[in-house]
Amino acid sequence: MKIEDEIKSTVALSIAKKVILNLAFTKNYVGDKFNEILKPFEISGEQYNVLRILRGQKGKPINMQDIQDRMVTKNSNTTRLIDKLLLKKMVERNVCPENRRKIEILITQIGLNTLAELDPLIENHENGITSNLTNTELEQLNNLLEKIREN
Amino acid sequence: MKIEDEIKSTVALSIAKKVILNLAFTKNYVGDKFNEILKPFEISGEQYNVLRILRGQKGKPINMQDIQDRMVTKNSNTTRLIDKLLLKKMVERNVCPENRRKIEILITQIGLNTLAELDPLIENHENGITSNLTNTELEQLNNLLEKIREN
DNA sequence: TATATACATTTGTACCTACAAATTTTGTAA
DNA sequence: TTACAAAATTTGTAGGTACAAATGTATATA
Repeated sequence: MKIEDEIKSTVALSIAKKVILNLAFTKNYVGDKFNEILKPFEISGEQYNVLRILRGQKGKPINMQDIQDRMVTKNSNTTRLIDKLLLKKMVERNVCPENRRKIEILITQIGLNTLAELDPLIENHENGITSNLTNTELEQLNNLLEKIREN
Repeated sequence: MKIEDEIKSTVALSIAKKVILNLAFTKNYVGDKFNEILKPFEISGEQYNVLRILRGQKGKPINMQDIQDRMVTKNSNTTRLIDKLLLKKMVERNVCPENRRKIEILITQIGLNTLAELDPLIENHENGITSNLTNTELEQLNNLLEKIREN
């Protein structure tokens, strides 16, 4: 659906405005489908992202700030996201012995199992949602998106 | 910056995953700059969107549901957004006399003045943020984003 | 008319983001 | 050593989103 129809605009929009609106619409479109998958597992999108980061550590603990740096949303509140994951026993939290200001986070077996269950569903979602585009188009889209952030 | 570097990924990502991550990153990037502009005016991005919709009505009132339909975020809570705008006297709210279930919203002069002040700043932002891309690339990006939502 | 049903909006709750201030721990300089 | 500044995290507060339930109004139908 064209972006003018999505917002029921009566006037013509500049191409800059269209791209920016389309970016938001498409991101929401993708995000909504993503949340549908996570819903039965009772974790949010950002909680999932944190779990992914923790799994990527392969057993090595990671502190709050380093988690924050790797997140999609930079101002997300890692403390409170971790709190939610702790309640579900999906992560473990320990004070770093070398520097007691730091907190070290580890993913638990429960967290790993949840991700393992999700893996095929997420991959399916990712492939499905991009299936309208050829590989060349996906590469193109990827480059154009990265180019916008080059400032 | 490449998306793998943004999230400091150590493993290669599928092109589908990269596109989806890039979509979120780029949307946040654009949105953050947008919020910086709005900040001195003490209105949020969604409040701005509502004001834009109301101005587009050119004096014709619009009800809650129709506002909702035109918003970027479909599950946003229009009642509470309008409440905030009412406090700033940027909108007016009246029960529809023909159908008392409906609520009619109008933008006030204060709302219009705020938008008029913002117009050049927003346009500047939109043109600046897309200035890395040629017009052809912007059209391409626009088409690719719309194509993803074709399902 | 009474009652059920649909419609339009509001309210409640849980989670998330943005940003500033507070807290705890560490490092450093007089 | 004491005082001060920096670092790492937590807490507080004001928006927002997502979704379900509640409220009030209109409409249909027996």
